[in-house]
Amino acid sequence: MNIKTSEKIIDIAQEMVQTRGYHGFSYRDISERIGIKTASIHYHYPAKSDLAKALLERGLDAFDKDLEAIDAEGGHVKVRLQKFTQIFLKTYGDDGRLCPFCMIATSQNTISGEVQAEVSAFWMKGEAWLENLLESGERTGELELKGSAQLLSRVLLSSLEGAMIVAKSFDDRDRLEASIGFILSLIIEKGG
Amino acid sequence: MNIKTSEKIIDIAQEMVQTRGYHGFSYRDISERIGIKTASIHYHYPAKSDLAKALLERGLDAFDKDLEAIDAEGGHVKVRLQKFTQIFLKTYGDDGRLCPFCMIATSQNTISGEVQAEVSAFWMKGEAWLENLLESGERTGELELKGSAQLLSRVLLSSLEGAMIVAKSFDDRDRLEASIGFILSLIIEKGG
DNA sequence: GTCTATAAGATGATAGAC
DNA sequence: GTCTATCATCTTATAGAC
Repeated sequence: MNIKTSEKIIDIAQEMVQTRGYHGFSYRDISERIGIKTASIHYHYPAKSDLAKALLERGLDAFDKDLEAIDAEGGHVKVRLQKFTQIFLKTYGDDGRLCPFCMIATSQNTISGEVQAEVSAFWMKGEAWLENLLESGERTGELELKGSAQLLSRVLLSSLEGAMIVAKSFDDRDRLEASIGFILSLIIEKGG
Repeated sequence: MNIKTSEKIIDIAQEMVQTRGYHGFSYRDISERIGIKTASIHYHYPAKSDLAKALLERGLDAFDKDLEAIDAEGGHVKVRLQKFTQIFLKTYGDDGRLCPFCMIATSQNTISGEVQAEVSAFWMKGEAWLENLLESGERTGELELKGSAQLLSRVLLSSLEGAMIVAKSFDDRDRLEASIGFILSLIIEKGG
């Protein structure tokens, strides 16, 4: 069974958001990659902002599912934390794709409030999930936090985003992996 | 005495790179803000990539001078570290300006190697300066590092970039200040 | 759902007058 | 150095046929 055109469009658009930024690609770029005309893309997503919103909504759903999967698997808090960071490594992939939410965030001043809301929702979801994990880790004694769970969560999430950007500048996935490992070591005090 | 037009152009362009991204503004936007025609801008910067390069070169010079000033002032390593982070707070300003190098970095796949080189130079300069500071801090006993100076430097610099982006999403300078303070606390183990 | 045709406006850029 | 004029191309978007 074939992938729906509307999904194919989002696939390409997402890749382009991740590698070129919101203003770094056009409907024409997508049409050439996918083999249909720009008018057909407008049928699925009338405005570019609709496309951006759809792409971020799908990304947020995927993020939710990734987090739920980690929760479902259980295991030590340390392991769950590491699995969280692996989401970002997976996003980066082999070709240096940055986080779509981070990319759109850098274009904040040029996008609609509706799209901005998707970006904020991503940060809030990630921070809340981390905060909850960190607090439970401290309660069970698996973790000894070096500061408030809230600050730790915020800094962890944003650090991952920053690490991805710099790693990409050097086209160096190893650097990203090393940075992530080190960020984790700064946060995880006590072994499980 | 008046500011040279070529500088005025860079001023506006830099602000727009910081708030809208490399592809988020045009020569027309600059011309309207500055009160000259686009052709005049092309006289000073024939191609947009020339403008980007000039703007980043100027930014790198300013960064160098900021670092030299910190070195010249001397003082405890902890204080110098804090002054380093204040450079990024200053960049963020009152209106949520992101780091121009970080902004261009997110457009890596769409820009020339010459411009990419300016971005890499910025990371390398910042990381090298931090690494040197951290190592000297450890030697003098002012600091007790939680890991290699290199990893610490890389993570510190990229964390600042990430923190700026997320803070901007929430239009929250206080969040940025709190994050930076916390990042420093994670790195600084022992008081001076 | 996809196409052709088309539109209005933006964009990066150049030639040549002043 | 700045202007007018002009350019080819790109960009987002719509109308209507198939």
